[in-house]
Amino acid sequence: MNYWLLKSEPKSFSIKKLSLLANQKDVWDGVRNYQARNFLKSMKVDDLAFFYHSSCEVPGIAGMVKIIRAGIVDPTQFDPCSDYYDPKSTPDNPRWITVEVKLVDTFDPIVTLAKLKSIKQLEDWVLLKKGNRLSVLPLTPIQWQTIIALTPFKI
DNA sequence: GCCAACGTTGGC
DNA sequence: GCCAACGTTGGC
Repeated sequence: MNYWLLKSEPKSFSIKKLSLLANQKDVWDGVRNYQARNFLKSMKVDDLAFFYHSSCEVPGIAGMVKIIRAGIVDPTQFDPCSDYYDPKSTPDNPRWITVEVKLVDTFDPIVTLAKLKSIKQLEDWVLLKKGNRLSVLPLTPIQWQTIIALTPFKI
């Protein structure tokens, strides 16, 4: 079992929007960064991920999702009308691979970035490193448990 | 809106 | 392969 964090700007896709979709599941499309893509590629079905809201009034972890389908070819790379169209990618050798996620829980209140920064055990986590821009990143089980303890989430 | 930090592009 | 220029990210 691996643990991840997926970033999204709520004005483009929020946990609220995910919760309103049929079966509360969606393909995590649009990632166009190779390091993030490599993390997406290594995700397995049943891995868990935090859903993080960035570039918004109160950035932070808004909930939890589960990986329900792995190794999906991101369909938007072949769509000329999509913001994420990549003319250099071909169906024979697709560049952008992603996963499908399903909502597990919405955190109310969210775990704010400010709160995460205040926690000593998390200081080495990539998310909190200066200049970090990765939109898909891993957590150790310890980091995951540390954050879970701050949420109302119960198994 | 500002700005620092980073990734990508493209000329050489 | 280098590196300057540019575009993007994301917190504040």
